[in-house]
Amino acid sequence: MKKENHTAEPTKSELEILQVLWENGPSTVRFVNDKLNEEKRSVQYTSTLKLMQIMVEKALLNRDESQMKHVYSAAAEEQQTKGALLDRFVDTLYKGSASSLLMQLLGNRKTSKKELEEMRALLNKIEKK
Amino acid sequence: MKKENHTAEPTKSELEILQVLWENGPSTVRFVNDKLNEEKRSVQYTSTLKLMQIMVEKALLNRDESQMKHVYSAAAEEQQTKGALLDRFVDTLYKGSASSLLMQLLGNRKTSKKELEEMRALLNKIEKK
DNA sequence: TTGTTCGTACGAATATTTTCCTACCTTTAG
DNA sequence: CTAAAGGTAGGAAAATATTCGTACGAACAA
Repeated sequence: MKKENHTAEPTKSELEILQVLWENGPSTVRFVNDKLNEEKRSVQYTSTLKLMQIMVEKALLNRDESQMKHVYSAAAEEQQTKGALLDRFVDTLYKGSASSLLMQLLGNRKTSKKELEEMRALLNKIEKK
Repeated sequence: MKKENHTAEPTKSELEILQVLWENGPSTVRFVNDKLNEEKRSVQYTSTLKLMQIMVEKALLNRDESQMKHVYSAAAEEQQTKGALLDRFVDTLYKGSASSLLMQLLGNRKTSKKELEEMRALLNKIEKK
């Protein structure tokens, strides 16, 4: 039997669905599917439906069946889920070192002055606490 | 036919192999397999062999066949590959905003004073340029 | 009432990733 | 020379992730 791990990680496609739900709140399959087709990739309605059903089984989504058009919502907060993904990412690639990751990030892409200031402000805020 | 995309992204398992090679330099399958079993997970020799062969096809690895024990090495630099992964990560989850990612990172885990200082130094260095 | 539209359920086909079995060759210890 | 150890190649199986066809019920317009 498959364990219903509370840390079940969303797959790539599942993440796309989660993002639609985080951004737009509880939604029907129709709505999510339309968004995916608009913003991401071409996919059949029943494919999206199926995936969202699976995600309910995995407890990634909640489903309100009180209406004929079921309404789905993300089971976990955006911050929490993304945070877990980020943690795993930094652990895997940067041995858990936030500064290593930041160094890579700053070196890689041209970061705007505004972004840099925001980051500096963040550091200040944290360090004061 | 499958395109040999120069941006072919390593899968999870492939990434583990790359990490061994980045850390230890060009190595035989035997060496990589031993490392994986020590540090990661139990896996048969031929499984690692097969995966590394596939990675050569995908141009993720180079292979020196001049000896009977072939010697494999990562085709791309660690920084470059990780950078590409990081870019995709921040684009996907944080709409490309480095400061959003940093905010999450700082909020998520208790970051040491040392790390914070390193990050501040990084920002200074970048901003001076 | 009837047929068209829109919804869910579910099995199965595909695609991808991962694992390992088998065959066979080379090296080496005895 | 022979057997054991250790190497590569390649196909197939297994596990996972993704897509979609088909069946069928409910809502609704004509």
